[in-house]
Amino acid sequence: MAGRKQFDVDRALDQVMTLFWQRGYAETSLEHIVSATGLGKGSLYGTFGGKAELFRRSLDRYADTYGRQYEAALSGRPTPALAIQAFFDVVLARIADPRLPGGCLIALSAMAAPTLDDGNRDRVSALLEHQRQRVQAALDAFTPDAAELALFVVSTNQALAVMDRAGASAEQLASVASVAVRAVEASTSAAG
Amino acid sequence: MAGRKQFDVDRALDQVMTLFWQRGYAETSLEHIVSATGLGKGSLYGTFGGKAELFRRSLDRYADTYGRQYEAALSGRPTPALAIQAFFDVVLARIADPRLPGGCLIALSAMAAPTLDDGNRDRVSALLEHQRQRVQAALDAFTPDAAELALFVVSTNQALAVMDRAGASAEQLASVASVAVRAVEASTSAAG
DNA sequence: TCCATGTTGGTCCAGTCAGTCCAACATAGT
DNA sequence: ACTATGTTGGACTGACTGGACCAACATGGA
Repeated sequence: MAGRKQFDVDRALDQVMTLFWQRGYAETSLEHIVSATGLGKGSLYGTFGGKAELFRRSLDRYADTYGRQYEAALSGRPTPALAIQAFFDVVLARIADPRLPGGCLIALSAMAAPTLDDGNRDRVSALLEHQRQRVQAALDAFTPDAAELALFVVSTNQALAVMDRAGASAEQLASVASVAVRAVEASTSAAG
Repeated sequence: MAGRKQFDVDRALDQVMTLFWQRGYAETSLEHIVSATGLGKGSLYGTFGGKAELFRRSLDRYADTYGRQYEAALSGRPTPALAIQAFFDVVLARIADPRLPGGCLIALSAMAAPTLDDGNRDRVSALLEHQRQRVQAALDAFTPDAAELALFVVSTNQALAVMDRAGASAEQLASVASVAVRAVEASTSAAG
C-alpha cells in the first residue's frame, strides 16, 4: 500500500462529530466539514464516503465515546439511586464542558428522524434502545420494575438535552436530574 | 382596500406550521411551503415576510393552539397528580393523532437553537419558560416545591417529544408520563 | 365607469448544496 | 532509481436554495 493517509482519521471524525452535534445534520454542509477538518473533499469522500455515511460514523463514535462513560458510571453502585445519579452526572458534566456542544447528538438526531435516510434513522433508534438496555441491566438486580424505570431514565436524559439547548442553567438541569433520581429511589425502595 | 386576500391566512399558517413541525426549519424549503399551501411566493412574502418570519408565526400559532389545551387540562384539578396527568394526557393525545407530526415543534426548535436567528431562538426559550410558569402556577397552590416540579414536568414533556420522534410506542410514552406523575405525587404528598 | 390600490403566481437571480472528477503528488516494493 | 498504487485538494457540475421582482389581475371607492 503506497501513499499513506496524511491525517488522523479518528481526530477528523471527532471534529466532524462535534460539528454535527453543534449544528445538526441538515445545517452542516460539506463546506463546514472541509473547513473544520482542513481536509479536501477528495480525502473525505475517499475515506468516509458521502455526508450520510460521515454522519453514521459520527453517531457511532459518539455512542462509543459516551457509552463507555455511562457504563462506568452505572456499574458497581450499591443502590439504584446512586447508579442513576452517577449516570446523570455523566450528562451534566458533558453539558457543563464548554469545549463540547450542548445537548446530545442522539437526541438531536432523533428529532430530525423524519428527514434522515432510513439507515441513519434506524441507527438512532437502535442506539437509544441500546442505551435503555444498558440502564435496565444496571437496575435489574435491584427492582422488578427495571424496564419501566430504565425507559424513564433514558427519557429524562433526552429531556436534559432539550432543556440545555433551550438555554436552561446547569442548576436547573441538575434539579431536573435530582427529581428523577428521587423518583427512582421511591420506586425501588417502596415497590421493589 | 381593494384586492382582498384570496386565501385563509390562518389555514395557510396551520399548513406551514405542520410542515415546520414535521421537517424542522432547515429541511423545510420555500418550495415545500408553496406546494403545501398552494400559494405563490408573492403571496407568501407579501403576507408573512420571509422564511424566518413565517417560522416565528408558526411557533406562535403552535404555542397558542396547544397552550390553551394545556391551560384547560391543568385547571380545576383536585390534586397536583391529577393536574399533571391531565397535562401529559394532552401531549399523549396529540402524539397519538395520526394527522399531526410527531414530537413537539418547540422541542424540535430548541434542538435547532444554535442555527436559528436570534429572534427565533429567544422566542423558543420564552415559550418554554412560559410553559414552565403555566405548570408552576397550577402547582403553586399545592406545594412549596412548585418551581422545581414544574421544571421537571416541562422537561418530561420534552422527553416525550424526543422519544416519540425516536419511534417509541404510545405505551412506552404513557409509561414515562406515569412515572413522572408518581414522582409529582410522592413529592407533593410527602414534603408538601 | 374608471382608476388607485392591493393581490397573485410565475420568472429570474446569485449563492450554496452534495457529489464527481482528475492532475499532481507521495510512498513502498522491487 | 523506477514504477505501480493509493492520497490529496481543488476545480467543476447540475440541482436546489431563499429571495427579489413584476406584469396581469381583482376589487372597492369616486
